[in-house]
Amino acid sequence: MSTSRARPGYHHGNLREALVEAALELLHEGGAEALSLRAAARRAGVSAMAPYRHFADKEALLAAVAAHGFTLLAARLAEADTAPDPVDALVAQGVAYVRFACEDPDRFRLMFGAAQPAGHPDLRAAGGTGYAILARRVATLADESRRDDLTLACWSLVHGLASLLVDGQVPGCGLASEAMAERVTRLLLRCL
Amino acid sequence: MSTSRARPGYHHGNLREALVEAALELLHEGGAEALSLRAAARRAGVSAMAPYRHFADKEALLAAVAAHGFTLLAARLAEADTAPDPVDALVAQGVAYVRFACEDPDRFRLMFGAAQPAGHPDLRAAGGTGYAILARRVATLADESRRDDLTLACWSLVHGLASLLVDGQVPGCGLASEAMAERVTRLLLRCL
DNA sequence: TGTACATCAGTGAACGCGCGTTCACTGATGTAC
DNA sequence: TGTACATCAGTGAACGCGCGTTCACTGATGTAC
Repeated sequence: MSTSRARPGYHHGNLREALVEAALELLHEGGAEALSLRAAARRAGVSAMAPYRHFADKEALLAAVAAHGFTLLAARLAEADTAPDPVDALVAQGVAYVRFACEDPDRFRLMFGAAQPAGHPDLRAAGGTGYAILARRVATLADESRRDDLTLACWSLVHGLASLLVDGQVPGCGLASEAMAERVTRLLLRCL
Repeated sequence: MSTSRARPGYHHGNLREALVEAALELLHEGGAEALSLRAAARRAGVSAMAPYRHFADKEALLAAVAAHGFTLLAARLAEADTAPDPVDALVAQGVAYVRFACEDPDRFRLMFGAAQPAGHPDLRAAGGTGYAILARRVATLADESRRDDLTLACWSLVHGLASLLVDGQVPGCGLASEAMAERVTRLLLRCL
């Protein structure tokens, strides 16, 4: 069995990953409407039926794409969580969350909208990793009685800002979005 | 010209509203995928072509549905904003916002996801009404230097919570969702 | 008060499209002997 | 070291579907005279 990266023609080698990547590209270029099983197969240079060797149906591919996104998001949060001061670290996580969303709005929408986490365990797991990073940071800031509320509030705050920005509801988008993330997160953390 | 409610057969009388209502029903029953121009026409008891007398294309119908939703949301916020204490009133707005979202997740998603407010002025206007109600309440609580930040934070917070709940990301959904809205909103307002 | 006519609001058949998915298949791969 | 064969991972044609939208049309309405 060769799980190698070789692609000798007939047997692709890593079609599954190639399809997820193709799907992300389609999503980035044309939004959710442009993401079809056939289009992903086309882009991966493979017949329309080939994806069915790796995904039960279209929804399974979407779930894999979403899971990929959640894994990447978790990595970004972990990267951001480095400041010596715990408040700064938490704020940096918030900024990273919003940046991740704005960097590819359609990916962000797919992650939270398309596939329901229940029923896709790996999707749920990938999401849980990011949540854990946030919760761990919050735990260093708030006493136990307020931890859960603060964690939920932080997540809601940055998720809400990211969603509003991504959907064009907040006028001053673009570069200002990270500044907004910083300001509202700091405002919330004044409750400590 | 009869703008009356009569519906004497051939001429429907108020097809436009009927189509918006039909669209909302379809949305509620089967989600965004079930909302097609043809299905809305079918449900309104009219030929597939009739909607084109009232909407330029499918997107125009979606925008009208979204605008309808924003108008309703604004009414709910205004209704909720009655407590004598301004903090209580603001918290009640937050709870109403989350309740509105949970009451019909697909409507909520359509409002923020489907049609971009730019390019649909009435949609933008309907959204602005709700925002104004929130901003007015915040203005009674925060001094001018912090008003904008607090307004954005409030909106982001409840919008984020609503989105996470609606997308099944927060486990304890259902009845607990309004309690969550109350708790996180009160937590944020401790920053005052 | 009656009638001609412009306008409005609907009809219904037809189109082309890309989709998800089925089916039976075939070429490549790796392993047992 | 060589060969038979099960299994794996792809092919390619075909399906039925509902969609958005076009076209030319027709029935109802309201108004000017």
